[in-house]
Amino acid sequence: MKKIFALVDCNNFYVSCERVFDPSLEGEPVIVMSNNDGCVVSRSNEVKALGIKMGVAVFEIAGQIEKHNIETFSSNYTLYADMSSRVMRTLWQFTPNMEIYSIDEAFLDLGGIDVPLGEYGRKIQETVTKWTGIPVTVGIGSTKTLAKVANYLAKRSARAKGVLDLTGSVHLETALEKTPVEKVWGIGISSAVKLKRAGIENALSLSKADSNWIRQKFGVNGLRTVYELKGDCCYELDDNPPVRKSIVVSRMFGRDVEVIEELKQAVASHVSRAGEKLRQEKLAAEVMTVYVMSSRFLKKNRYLNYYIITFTAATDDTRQMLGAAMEAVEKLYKEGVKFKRAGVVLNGLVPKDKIQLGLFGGCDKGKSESLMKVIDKINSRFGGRGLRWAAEGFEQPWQAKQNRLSKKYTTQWDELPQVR
DNA sequence: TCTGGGGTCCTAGGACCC
DNA sequence: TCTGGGGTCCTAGGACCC
Repeated sequence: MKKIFALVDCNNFYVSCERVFDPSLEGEPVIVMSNNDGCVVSRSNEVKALGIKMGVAVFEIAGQIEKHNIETFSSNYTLYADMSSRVMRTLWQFTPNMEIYSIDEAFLDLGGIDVPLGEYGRKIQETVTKWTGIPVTVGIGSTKTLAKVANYLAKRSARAKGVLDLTGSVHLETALEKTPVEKVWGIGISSAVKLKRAGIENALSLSKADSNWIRQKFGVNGLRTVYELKGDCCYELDDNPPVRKSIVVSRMFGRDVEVIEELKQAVASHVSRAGEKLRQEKLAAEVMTVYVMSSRFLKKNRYLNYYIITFTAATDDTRQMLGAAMEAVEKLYKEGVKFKRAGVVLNGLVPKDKIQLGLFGGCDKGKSESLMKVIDKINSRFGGRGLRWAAEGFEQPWQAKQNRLSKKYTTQWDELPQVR
């Protein structure tokens, strides 16, 4: 049977989430900022029309924000994650096989659907918007890469109104021709530069490029992209994503950190968060890397240092990770450095129930487990950081900026939206 | 003054071995 | 006049994604 993929993508997802709970933002220019209120990570169409690019620093567009009265929001990840799961739950109505590809995108297997695909796509679009308030675009193609192309064009075509089916379409070549090569899934900035230098400007000419040359210049993934554009499926729907390989918690500081006590607090709170994620997914880590760095924009005296800890047995015990991390900071700290970021990476992740016991220790396993369980339960019940480790500090003056944070409308009893 | 966070995979090159 | 070759494993860095 011929394969059919739909890519459903939420429009301006973070901005759309904010609009659901504040409809007065409809039609107004809105941006959502990254952590530390640093960069633009989501823009409404009105903001895109002003020529404000994805990822620019907020301070660089301060003038435009003022001039055009742009509403700004800090990232409210709790809200977005909850809205995402509502969207995904809705999408499950339309297919037995779905791959949740990111917080705002999913690939749906539409093989075997016996109504016209365009109509079906429209139905998906209308239902998601009606049930969740989030507007979405649906692109349909015979490979994932072509579904992406369809989605890209559906967003830009007035006639498509957010739904485009390219399967068996006589317009496929025209569609590929209208797609700039840098918009093709898998072609990033550096490949795009190389391709254009070779005269390949759009998806159509990429699909006709010489395989040997592509393989040599862009590796196996480049070749797969070309095949996919031709309609040869290289990427299957992955509806059972593999267990992840790493957990990263890293943040910039709201201001420079120069004393070791504050650096330790920041690392401790990252470790604490990483431990929560670990236990949430029923994993344990064999290796932990702690790193600290100055601003990466410094011209000189840039500083980056990391320290790798290998545990004698995989662990999910925050206390054990904290102890090791605090020693690491002692080794990484350097007087006179203006630290701007710290991070914790967990690797060697194994399912919790398959931990290889170390030769030493491990005798209070039961105690550790119940302690972690209680802490996680209290924190999830009261929405966040009700219980903190002493090492995380109390004032936390280094915390990232979040000056424009909206409420946790859907996950926090005392922040529910009110109807008057 | 101010510049995100969290992932995956591939490749090239060095170390080492026979 | 002369330089081996090929395999494996590891790691750092690059590229890409959202």
